[in-house]
Amino acid sequence: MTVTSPAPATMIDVARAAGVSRATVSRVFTSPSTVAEETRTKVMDAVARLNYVPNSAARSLRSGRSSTIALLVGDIAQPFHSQLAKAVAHAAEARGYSVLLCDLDHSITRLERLLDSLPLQGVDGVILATGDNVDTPHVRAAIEDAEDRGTKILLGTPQLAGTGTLVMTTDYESVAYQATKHLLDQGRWPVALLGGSTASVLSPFLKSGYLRACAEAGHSDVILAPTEYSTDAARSATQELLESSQQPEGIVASSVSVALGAMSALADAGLGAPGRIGLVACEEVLLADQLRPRLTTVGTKLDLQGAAMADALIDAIQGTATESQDWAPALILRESSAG
Amino acid sequence: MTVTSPAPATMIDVARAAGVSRATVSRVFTSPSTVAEETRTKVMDAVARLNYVPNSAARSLRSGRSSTIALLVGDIAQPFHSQLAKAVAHAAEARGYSVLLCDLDHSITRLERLLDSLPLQGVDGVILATGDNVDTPHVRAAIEDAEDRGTKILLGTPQLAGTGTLVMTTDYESVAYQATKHLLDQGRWPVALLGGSTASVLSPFLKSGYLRACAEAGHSDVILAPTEYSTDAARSATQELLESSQQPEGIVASSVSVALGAMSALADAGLGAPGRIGLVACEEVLLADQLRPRLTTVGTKLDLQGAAMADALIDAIQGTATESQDWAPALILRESSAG
DNA sequence: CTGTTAGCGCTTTCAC
DNA sequence: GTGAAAGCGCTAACAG
Repeated sequence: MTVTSPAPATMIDVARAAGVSRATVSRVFTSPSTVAEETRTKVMDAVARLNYVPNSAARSLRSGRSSTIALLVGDIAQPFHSQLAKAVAHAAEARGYSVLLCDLDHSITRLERLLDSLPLQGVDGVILATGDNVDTPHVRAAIEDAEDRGTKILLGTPQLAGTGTLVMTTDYESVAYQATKHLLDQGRWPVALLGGSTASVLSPFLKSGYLRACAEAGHSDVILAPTEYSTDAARSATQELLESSQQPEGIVASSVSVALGAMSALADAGLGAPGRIGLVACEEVLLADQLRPRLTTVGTKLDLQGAAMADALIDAIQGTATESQDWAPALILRESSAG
Repeated sequence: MTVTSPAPATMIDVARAAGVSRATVSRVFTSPSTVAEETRTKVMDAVARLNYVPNSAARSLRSGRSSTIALLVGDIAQPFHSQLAKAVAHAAEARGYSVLLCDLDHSITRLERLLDSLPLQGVDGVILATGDNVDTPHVRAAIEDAEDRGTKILLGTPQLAGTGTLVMTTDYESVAYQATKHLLDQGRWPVALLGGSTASVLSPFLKSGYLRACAEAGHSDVILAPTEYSTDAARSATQELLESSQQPEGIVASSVSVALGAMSALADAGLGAPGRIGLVACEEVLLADQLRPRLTTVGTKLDLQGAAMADALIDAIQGTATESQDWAPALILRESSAG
């Protein structure tokens, strides 16, 4: 049976128990190396005995830092974002930081609200990861404001850059170029670009990479099939493509959702098996390897990218510099584009 | 060009600008109704003018509450967990709470570390959502410890219950029962249960639901095909099933990952089209509707469940009571088990 | 290497 | 309905 839970031990309790001053206890936690081995042990013992754990609110208030970053994602329910979140969370944890999860749900209004509201002041840094176009005056102002307050901001897309923000973005032009070239190199033609809406800041890059690859191969009669980034829209668009006069031999899907739509349409048309029509998605997620046919992709390794983002942000916060592994986008060949 | 960023306004600045005391400013934020309309307006004006935003660290230190909860998930890269996280984040936000994301990555060690470390003291509550068996003495102790400190804990699975923890768990026995019965009602037999490992605390419930449905239908020659919860393992297991003497006419997949493996194997065997072998997954995620064939599932509406969890936890923290919508698991009929 | 001394910015009785 | 005062638990100079 539970009894009066003893009020959690504070630093003063530990100091008393260890026969030292509060300052020393504090040092044991903030810069252990400046404390004599012996003293440190005494303190650690007391800490363990009293089950002491430093109060983070007090610590933040005093130090002005919270060891917390906010991760704003376009849609955490999407595999791309959840895998990125995972990597960010792990990297942050490794450096002693916590991650506040904020889901934008593709809404600018939500972003504006979040940016204005509480989180920002209790957070040392922010990662903004969304492909949606969210460049509004309100957002820009909020970001500058946050930076004036000393909050570091890392942008995951080319938009909104300028101020003092850090930017770490994938080269989507190259992604689409690689994807398209891969199909062209197999001798496939026509190859269509599926997906791409004005709501996305990435679409123009994908389009231009696609066009560059086509141009290099000497093809001018390109097929652009813009659609929302939804599976259903992509399915319909693919159906139309298949029924049109220019039967494609290859499809570059802007995202995995879009690729799923294409796969459905292909399956419905009895073209599900790989070989006949090559399919590549411009995004690498775990799911790609769980489908049948397994989906060829061009994309970044999200665990590396997420870690790089977290590290870069934390470096900016701490004024440190960490090496990050290369996470440039690359082709991952699977069944959906098998020769 | 940016100049010396003025130190962020504090409550004292606002008080001065509005010609009131700090206490009044504080009240405007914590219990607006106790402040005269007129005074409140004056204060709000000053707040807007000075761009004031309360310092959360100071507030937490003084009040003892942080308006933050931690969400511990087995694997945020999994659609189930990321959809749940999304719902939790939204519901929490609606009630003025922030969500700290902690990914367990299926590791007990990580859980133990997280439970011990920093987060816990800066957090008003914790949601533990993992199907992995994480019942160790260390974990139990850490949970009790956290509760002694006043942190509310909500468990998403039957494990670890006991103490003062809240428990909000899905009835997986019923899930598997419904899934199995659905296939049996179509006259299919044999129906196999695919997936189920000892690492999961849910497996036994699924198994027992499956067995109950079989028993009710008078079948005793059940087919249990336990495998890890991985797509590859499920694919192999399904292949074996198809090659065995007891060719199944239906498969109950323990999870969507497992179902993906089954779908691959079926596709490879030329049985991809629905009709021949019915497939149902014991988990409802968005992905189910993006596949071909669309995947029939039995599961909870994750947005409702996540909201219910967040609300229940926050209710426990605040001593309030909120209505939550019903999120009992139900069959969602799609193509993969089409008659 | 360790102790002393000031607060960080806010909430919260308690009076008025 | 509003103000005055007293810290919450910790860190960061500054001495010694």
